[in-house]
Amino acid sequence: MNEIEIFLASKNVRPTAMRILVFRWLAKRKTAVTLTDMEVFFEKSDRTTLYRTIKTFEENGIVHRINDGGGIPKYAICAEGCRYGEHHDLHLHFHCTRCDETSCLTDHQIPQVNLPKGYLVEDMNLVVNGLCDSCNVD
Amino acid sequence: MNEIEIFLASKNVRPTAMRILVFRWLAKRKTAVTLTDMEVFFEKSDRTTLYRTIKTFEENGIVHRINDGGGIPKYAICAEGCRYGEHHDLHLHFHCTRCDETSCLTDHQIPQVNLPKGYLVEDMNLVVNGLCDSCNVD
DNA sequence: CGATTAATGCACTTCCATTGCATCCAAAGT
DNA sequence: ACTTTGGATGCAATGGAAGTGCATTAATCG
Repeated sequence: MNEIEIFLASKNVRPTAMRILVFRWLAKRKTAVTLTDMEVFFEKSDRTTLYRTIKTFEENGIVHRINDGGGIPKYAICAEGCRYGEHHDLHLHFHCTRCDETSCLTDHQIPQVNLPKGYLVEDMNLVVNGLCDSCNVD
Repeated sequence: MNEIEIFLASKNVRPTAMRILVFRWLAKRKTAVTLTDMEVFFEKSDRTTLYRTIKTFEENGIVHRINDGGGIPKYAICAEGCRYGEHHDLHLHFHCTRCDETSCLTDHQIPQVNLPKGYLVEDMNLVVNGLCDSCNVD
C-alpha cells in the first residue's frame, strides 16, 4: 500500500483504483474543482461514479465543499483533522471574478465575529470575491 | 402614488401592480426568500414573472442575492444606498441549520481580513451557520 | 386614440444534481 | 480455489431550478 491508500483507509474509505486516481489528481490542484471539471478530466469514467466518489470523500472528511456563490459546488482537499460535520476548514475562500478559480487561503482564518444573543455558531463560510494574484496584473 | 411606488420609481423600476405586491411582501419578511417561496405565496402569478421581478429588483439595488450555501439563492431587501454592482450589504448572513431560514444581520459587519499580496477584493460574503435565537431553545 | 415600449405569461430548453437498478469487482469465509 | 456477500461502478432515467424565446397584454407618450 502506498501513502494515498493508507490515507484513504485511515479515513474508512476503501482505496479503489478510481478513488486513488481522483485523490491524487485533487491533491495536485491548487484550486477547487467542480464535478464537471472532474468529468472533463476523467472522461473515461462515469459522472455518477465521480459524483459518488467526491461525495464519499466529503462524508469522510477528505474534501470539503465550497460554495463560492457561483451556484455550482466546488471541492478541495481538507486540512488535517477534518471529519464529517466537523470540518476544521474555517479558512477563507477566494473566488476570482476573472478566471473563476476558487482557492483556499488556509493561512487566513476567518476573523472573530460577534452575534446577537441567542445565536449559536456551528460553522462559518467566508468567500472573498475579487482578482487573484494571477489576474490582477493590468 | 404611495410610498412604495415612489421608492420603486426612484430606483428606476416601473411600479407595476406585481412589483408593488412583491416589494410589500418582501418588506414584511424578516428572513430571505427563495424564488420558490415567492412562487408558493404568489400562486396566481407565473414563475417567470417572479423570476424577472426579483432580477429587476436585484439589478436596481432593491434586493441583494444571498448565497447561504444551500445552493439555492435567496433574496432580501437591501440596506439604503445600494446600487447594482455596488451593494453596501457587507453585513453577515446567518443561516439556521434547523429552520433553514437565512437572515441579514445588518448590524454585524464583516471583520477586516488580510489577503496575500496581489489579491484585490471586490466583494465579500460571510455566512454563519448555526442555530438562530428561535431554534436555540432546547 | 394610435403608436411604441415595457411587462407578463406560457412553453420550452438547459444544466446539473440525484436516484434506481443491474453489473462488476474485491474482500472474507469455507 | 470456490462461493458468498457487500460495496463500487456504469448506464439510464428522474427531478429541480434557472434561464430563454416569443406571443400577448398592459402602460406610457405623443
